[in-house]
Amino acid sequence: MAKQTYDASKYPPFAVTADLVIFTLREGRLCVLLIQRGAPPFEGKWALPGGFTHVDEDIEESAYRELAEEAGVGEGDVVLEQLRTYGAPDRDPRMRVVSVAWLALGADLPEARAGSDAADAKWFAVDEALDLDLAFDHQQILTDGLERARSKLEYSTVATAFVREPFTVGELRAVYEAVWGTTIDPRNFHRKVTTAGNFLVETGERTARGGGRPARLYVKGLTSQLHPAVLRRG
Amino acid sequence: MAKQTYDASKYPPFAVTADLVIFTLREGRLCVLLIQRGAPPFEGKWALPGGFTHVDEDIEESAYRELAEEAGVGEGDVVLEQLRTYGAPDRDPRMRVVSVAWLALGADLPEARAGSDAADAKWFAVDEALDLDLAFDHQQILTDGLERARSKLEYSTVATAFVREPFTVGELRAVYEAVWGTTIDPRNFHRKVTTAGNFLVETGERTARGGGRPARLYVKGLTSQLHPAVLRRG
DNA sequence: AGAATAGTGTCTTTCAGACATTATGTT
DNA sequence: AACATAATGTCTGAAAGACACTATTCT
Repeated sequence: MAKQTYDASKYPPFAVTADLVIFTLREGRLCVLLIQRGAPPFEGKWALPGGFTHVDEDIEESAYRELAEEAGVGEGDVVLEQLRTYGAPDRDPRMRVVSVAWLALGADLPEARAGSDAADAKWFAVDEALDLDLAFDHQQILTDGLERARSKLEYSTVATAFVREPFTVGELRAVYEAVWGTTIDPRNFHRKVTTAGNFLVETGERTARGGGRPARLYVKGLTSQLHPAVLRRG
Repeated sequence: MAKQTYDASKYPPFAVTADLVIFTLREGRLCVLLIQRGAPPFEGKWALPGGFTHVDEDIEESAYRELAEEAGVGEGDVVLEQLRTYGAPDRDPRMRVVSVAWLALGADLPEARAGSDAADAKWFAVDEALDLDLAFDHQQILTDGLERARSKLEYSTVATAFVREPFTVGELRAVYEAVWGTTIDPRNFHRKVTTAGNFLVETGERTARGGGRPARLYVKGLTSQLHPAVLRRG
């Protein structure tokens, strides 16, 4: 077949989708955006937001487009990273679909509103979402996204994606506690994040949100790698 | 469009490929398998092995199939993990192709032989491969695969995928040195890997390959997570 | 004997976890 | 004054890097 004219019809057709695991903090809890399907398959079930990638569109571009369409979230509002691709032959009963899943992390994202194909859209606390019977293989994708987010907090500075600048060390700690589902010693945490290289930059300002002594305010530092890491376990 | 019969033709057709970054050690150097393209596009250029995913095939299954077809490597011979998906609209001049890239790590893999569409197939030392002008976006994929392999050595026990059992601590250290492109203090390395939880299991045997005191032989332990990690940088 | 590699031990520094104490605001 | 949260400090143990030294083979 070498040197022969290329025949695209010989190659099997797939549809490609972008599915989104969008995490944000709402009232101190880690939440994920789910949409209720308004059409078959899985009509009425909750699912991750997402949709078909257009044929002339970069896969990352399609993720940002779905983010805007289904969550009302712009590029500057989140940190987006590719999670993994899911491609079991029977994962969508309609046809052969390969889904590129993305992880999006944002601070205080807007209230959900149902988009085009959705009957409803809602932020769920992640523990509740994991108990739902989600459409397609979205349970697996959500689980993978949660684990990715949890481990990224250890070795990277993405935790700052969950808070608005400027922020306090206490607010940052609340991020770690919500994502990991643990409590953290405030004193050791304070020491670790303020001594880690280029994680936080002091603004010089202070604030008193809530009762106690006013906290220093910080903005994100330059690094995306966290050194030393802030580890979960022992 | 809800409740209406589903029309697959409305969704854009993509081809999906599995591209492979296959690493092994040959003569103490980290090597990657490349094939020389025997047909357009990029005819004559070196590329990562790979091929089209069949429409009835799981994407992971297609990676294993390409591994067998293009490298003569069976499922048991390598550790395979999904790397990332590449989907720029113009990455393949023939048509819209989304490539799911995989990282495969194996011990002492067989000499390469040209497969169906390939003019040639060869193991390249990774530093040489990075200097070639590879087809498609394979330069990027190779770079990403190398970085993934390097960082996985820190936090997981996959280094053992590069050696045959039973192996010595010295052989394992050679893996780290080859993949990281650094030298490591043999004494500190020995202490770290032998005290890390469930990384290595002593067989009780010893061997003397080459001059020097005979080394203890080990097999892989049960863990895939390495604790504490074996870090690259200070 | 000498070379080569394996394996143990020691010292110092860094960092993690536990927890006391002081600082500074609000009610 | 009581309370709450911020920030600093202290102690202990784990682990890293540097490197001396011993062990056991081959040539």
